[in-house]
Amino acid sequence: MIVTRFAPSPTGYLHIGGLRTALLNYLWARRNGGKFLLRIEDTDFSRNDEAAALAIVEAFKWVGLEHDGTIEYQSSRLAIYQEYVQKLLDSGKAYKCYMTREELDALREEQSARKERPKYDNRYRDFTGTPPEGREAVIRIKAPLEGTITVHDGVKGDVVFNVADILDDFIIARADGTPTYNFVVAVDDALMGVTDVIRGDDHLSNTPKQMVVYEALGFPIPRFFHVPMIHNHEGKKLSKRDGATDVMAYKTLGYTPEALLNFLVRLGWSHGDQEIFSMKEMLELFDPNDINRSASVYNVEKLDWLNAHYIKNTPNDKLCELLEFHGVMLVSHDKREILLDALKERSKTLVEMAAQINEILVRPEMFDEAALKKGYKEESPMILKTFAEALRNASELHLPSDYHHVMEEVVAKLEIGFGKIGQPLRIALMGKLSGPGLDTVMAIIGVDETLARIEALLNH
RNA sequence: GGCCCCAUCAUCUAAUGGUUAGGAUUCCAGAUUUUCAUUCUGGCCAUAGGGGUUCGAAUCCCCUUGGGGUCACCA
Repeated sequence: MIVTRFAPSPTGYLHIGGLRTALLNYLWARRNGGKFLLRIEDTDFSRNDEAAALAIVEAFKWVGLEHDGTIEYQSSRLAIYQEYVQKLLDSGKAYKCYMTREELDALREEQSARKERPKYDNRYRDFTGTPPEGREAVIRIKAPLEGTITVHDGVKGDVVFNVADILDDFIIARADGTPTYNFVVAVDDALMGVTDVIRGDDHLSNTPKQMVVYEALGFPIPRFFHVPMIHNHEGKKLSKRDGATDVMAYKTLGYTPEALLNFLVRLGWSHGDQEIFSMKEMLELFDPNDINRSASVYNVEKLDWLNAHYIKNTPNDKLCELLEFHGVMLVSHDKREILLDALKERSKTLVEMAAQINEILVRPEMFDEAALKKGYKEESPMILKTFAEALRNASELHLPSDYHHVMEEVVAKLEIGFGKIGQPLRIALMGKLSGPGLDTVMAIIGVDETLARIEALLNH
């Protein structure tokens, strides 16, 4: 059985990069009928908060991811960690170190002055004497002193680290007894039965340390997949400064979960020439062994394109529901279908769509100056009046085509081009020169409102 | 700085050692649309550089350059 996990630290929201790793873990677990676990890494429990976990679950819910089992909080597993620290102490694989912070700092300074790598000098590694008075000990693990550690990574291949270059007897429990990150990660992953660790490649250099813990405790080492980071346009790790990094912000901005997930899964992974992936397809096709080795840049244009695609292909009922979040209530609108059909083709985001709906539904308060200059000519009032008259005389105006017939009649009668009536009419209806087809707009707002808007322009 | 990772169009990516280096997004042009958008068609744009290996290299090896990550009693 494949067991994966997502293990964020509690920042208060779900980061877009975090969502990607969560998605990949989710896909891989689900594809194999395995489990996808959620763990909150709050060993720095001064700032532990369940609100942070809730924020993550909320974001999961929005995009449709679901974790298995209960959420594990590291802050509530302290007793477990202490137990395993003790095991290592008992077996002689870890030891107490009485060095003070000051001594440590001094040592590091000396070493860097000598241009050596700062590392612990193992002074208490085999200490058997009497501990110095009044000092709280930290617990250090006995790391190998020489040789190499090889991480067999499903993305990067075999990565060989020279122990002398990267390791020392690192601290697994602080002076106050709380365990440190690399220790708890290994313990938790092992205890939770995690078989496949899919995480950002910023963790690659931590992996040898975690492997030291696995080995000391006799735990089987999981499969690792270190996926490349998502970068911003400067080629740096994505951070808060790069605009929307909170997943829920994408909801506010009018993106659909389908578009967001589709976008994220294509960063560093592909399946031939395919661009559009439904959740079902992702579940069938995703394999972490196929992930690219290189970092990718986060570019919004493709997200926009995907989002437009998904909006176009969303059923109107669903669209109607989504639009409510953006302040547009259409449930009871009788021309809803015409309206949504017309606008879903031309919206990149739900926010944009909501705005366009309002532009149609709400009578324009003013007429764009440039538009008037360009499209409202001397003969325009006469044409509009003729058209208004034709509308009043027409009967059974319901569909866009009904209105189109009236426009055709007027154009034929006055022997003018479509543009002569189109431009002023568009200004009357929309207040500007762009927008959906006029026949569609009129069908949506109805004859009375159409006449009222024409009147408003004639009187302005 | 030590260690590790990475390198195909601007961007996301494809290419059993043999393709005219393919697709998508962006951009540009044309068509469609009374307008804008959509849609359709077409176009521009890439194997970082240098050495090898090979009949043949984007692909394998080495070097250079560039970029990123990581080096805590943070996670």
